This record gives sequence, C-alpha cells and structure tokens, in this order.
Amino acid sequence: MAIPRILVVDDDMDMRQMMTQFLRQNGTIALPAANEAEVRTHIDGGRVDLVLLDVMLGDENGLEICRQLRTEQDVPIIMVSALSADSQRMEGYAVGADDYIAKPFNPELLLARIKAVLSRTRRSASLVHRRNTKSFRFSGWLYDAKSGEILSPAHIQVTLSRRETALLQVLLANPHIPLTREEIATSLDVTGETQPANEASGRAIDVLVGRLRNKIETNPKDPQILKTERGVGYVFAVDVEVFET
Amino acid sequence: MAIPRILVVDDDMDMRQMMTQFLRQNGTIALPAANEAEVRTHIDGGRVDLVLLDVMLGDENGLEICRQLRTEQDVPIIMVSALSADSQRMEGYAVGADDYIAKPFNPELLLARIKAVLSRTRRSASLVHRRNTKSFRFSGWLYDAKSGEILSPAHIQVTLSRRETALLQVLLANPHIPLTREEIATSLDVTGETQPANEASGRAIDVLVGRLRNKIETNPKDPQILKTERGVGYVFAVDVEVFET
DNA sequence: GGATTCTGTTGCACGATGTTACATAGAACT
DNA sequence: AGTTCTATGTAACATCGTGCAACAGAATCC
Repeated sequence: MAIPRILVVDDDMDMRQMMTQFLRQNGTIALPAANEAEVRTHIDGGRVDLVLLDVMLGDENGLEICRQLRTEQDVPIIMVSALSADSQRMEGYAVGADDYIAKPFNPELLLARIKAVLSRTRRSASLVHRRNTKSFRFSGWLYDAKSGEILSPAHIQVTLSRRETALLQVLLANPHIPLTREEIATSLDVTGETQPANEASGRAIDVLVGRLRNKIETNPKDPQILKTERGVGYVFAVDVEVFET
Repeated sequence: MAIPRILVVDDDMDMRQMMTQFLRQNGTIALPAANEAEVRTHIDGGRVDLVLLDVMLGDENGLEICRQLRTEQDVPIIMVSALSADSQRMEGYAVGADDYIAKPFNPELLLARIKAVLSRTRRSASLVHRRNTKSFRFSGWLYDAKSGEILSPAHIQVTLSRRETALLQVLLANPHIPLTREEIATSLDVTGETQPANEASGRAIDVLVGRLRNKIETNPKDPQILKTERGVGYVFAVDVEVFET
C-alpha cells in the first residue's frame, strides 16, 4: 500500500505539531488542520486515508464534524479527546468514529491503533488497482475477472481450472438465483468453453460443482456459497460486490 | 446485513456467560468458545463476523491464537484482557487485533466498539447485489430467512432439511392461524420447493410436521409451538417477532 | 513422447422425503 | 362407562437426488 496520509485535526497548535511530527517520523504523511474549513480542503482536495479528529475544537465540535463526514464519506476516523468518560466515548462511536482515544495518550499506542484501523480498512477493501477490469467480492473472496485470478479471504491465490472458472463466472453473474444443471451447462458452453456440449449423461455439473466447492468453500461438506437446491440445481447463495477497477 | 455472529472466547465460564448473554440481548448471535479447538470448530464450520478473544486462556495464549488466525483469515478480532499496560495493548495490536479492550470494561462500550469494527468492515465493502433479509424470533428461537439458518434458544445451530425449512416458513408466515394440510401442501409447492404436488395420499404433511417437531420442540410429545387443530390441520401457536435486517 | 493436469463417466453410499401400516388418542353414540 | 369410529402420531420401508471417490480419456506442458 501507498504511504498512508493522515489528517491531524486539533485546534491546539502544540498538540497538532507534536502529533504530525511524530506521525511523520513513523512513516506516514501527516497533514495538519485546525478547523472544519481546513478539513474540507484536504478531504475534498486530496486523498486522505484516515482522520485524527479532536473532539473539542474551539467553538467547533469534533463530534458534529465526524457525523457530517460520515454521512458523505467512508474515510476512517479516530476521535481524540480529553473527555474520557464512557458516556463520552460512546458518543464518539455513536457518531461513527472507528476508534476513540483519550488524552493524554501514548503516541506508540496511537500509532498501533491507527495501523489497526487502516489495516482493517485495507483488508476489507479492494486490493486490486488495475484499469478496465471487473472484480467481484463475495464472502471474503476476491475475483478479478480480467486476470482470472482469485484470492482467498486470507489473500492467498487459488488456482481454478478453466471449467471451474467458467462455472464460477456463471454463478457469480446470477447471485441468489437457482440455476438448473441445464442452464449451467448451456451457459458454460456459450461462455466460450470447451465445446463438449455433451450433456446427455448429466452428472458432470455435479462433479464440477463439487470440485469448485473444494477450492472455495471453507467447509465443503457444508457449503455456504454454492448451495444445492434439491430438485432444481445450484445457487450462488451470498451477496456479490462488483467493482470497476 | 444479516445478524452479526460473534464468537466469544474466554476460559472463565462466568465471564463467557455474561458476555454471550449480554450480546444476545443486544441483537447479535453470540457463540461461546473456551479454547483454540472450539474456536477452530466455529471458524471452520460456520460464518463468524467477529471474534472477541481473551488474552489469557488457561495454558493457551490468546495472542498466539490471534496471530495464527490473522495469517489465514480476515475475520475482525477484538482482544479482551485484564492486562492493560500500554505495552501489552501494543502487543495485541501487533499480532493483528482490530481493537484491544481492558477488563473490566463497560459492556455498552464493548458493544459500541464491536459495532465500530463491524461497520468499518461493512463500509469498506458496499454491496451491489443485495437481498433484503427477514429474521424471525419466536420463543427463544432465531430464524434468519436469508441464510436459512435456525438457532435454538441457546444459539446452537439446528439443521433443517429443505422441506422442513419450507414448512417452517409457511407456518411462520401465518402465526396463530390454523392451516389445513391442503393449504400447507400448496404453499410448500409454491414456496419453490420440490414439485411433487402429489398430495393424493395425504399423510406426508403429518410426517413432516412430526419431523419438524422433533427438531424444534422442547418436548415433541407435548408440542407448544406446532400445535394440532384436530379435524383442521396445524397452527403455529406462539408469537413471532419479525426483523428487517 | 512422456508426464501432468483437466474433465467427464460410473458406481456406490447416504440423506431427504413420501408411503404404508399400525398404534393411540379423542369424539360420538349407545 | 363402554363401544365404535375417525383422526393423528410415528416407526419402518421405499424411492430418489446428490456427493464423491475412483477410473479413464483428453488436453496440455515440457
């Protein structure tokens, strides 16, 4: 990942300087801001990976800014505050903060928590930054239609055979819709796969599904993704997210 | 989103029980575990959305388990520990925890932090293809229409066959209203189940009801949920609470 | 050309579901 | 109350669909 850019929002200049300096010494890009206007400038203008937001900002209110940001942005926010009562922390979480750290704090610990939030964001978000590609994510898996690569939830690459890939694409394209063996077989052949349209004997699809399950299901004996509809066929049973990358 | 499933890992039974109970009262599914083996069972077996991991687990080490999980899984982990020194917290973050909470803690605050981590995970992945989910609660049971999973009052998963699931859905949709065998059979077929509308011989429904009773009634011989209306059919005899999730 | 991987075929085991037969419980009638 | 009749519960069996290991032919790679 690129060097993380962190927006440090605090109206106290000493504190702001201390934090930015510390963060810069620890491999991040720290951008200072003292009020909502400056926050806007940075957020709207450039890329910001995380916001460190002080709760008490002179006459402005960090909580309010957080709530506001959350309605329009996905950017991770860590609230920082001298107010350390549980009720005050909970208020922070309630307006959408990802973490809440009481002042005074150990800078090393702050760094650890920043990293935790960033890596959670990264783990959950797309890792592929390519162009003109469609990618799909489902229950932790990441599938890049262009390269044909598929990454497990632990981001380990798994190799699918051609037929398995085709099967996955067909099912992926119809999430939550049960497909009969007939339909699957037809789609497979159309998808520019091997021509063996030989579907007379039938059980090929079952075996193929079984093989795919062995590769992508956590517990192939109890499939969560490729479910069987008895008497019908198979369903891709989880939500799918589609990216343009 | 479906109801979040939280794995509570603590070797102290009282603590474990307190936490699971609290979480269950707050709209989550809490699954208890006391050691690494039990964690494995849950993680490998079913879906787990977040792990609450105690650091000191008898002769096992929560930090080590966390490190291990992190190498293979993406699941969010919140460490919980009586060890509250900054260095110990940092160790938690170092092995990949998403958050670290010191005991004793305010349960409400724990809940807020769980939600923060879950929503960070979710925000980073906005779904394109999504399905509305309905969940039902009745006399301690929890049924998630999306996953088709049903949990006993102790949050133990019970496996229903497809036909049993369909039957439950039909009855669930008509609480306190007696349904004839005819009606049930018709609904079952409409619900996209097997097409054998062969209802000539009749007794299939009775047997099916009996099988379902064996799975969800405390005492199948004296059914409280699926009662018989002699000369009519069957009734779902308890109140049902419906959620949109 | 030989080794390796992919893919379809086949047979068997198992689980899910309907059918049947019999036991029991309730209702109706005497 | 006792008798008879009907409805329901359920064990045992039959049937069918699916999972899957093992095999074999085809395709692919050195």
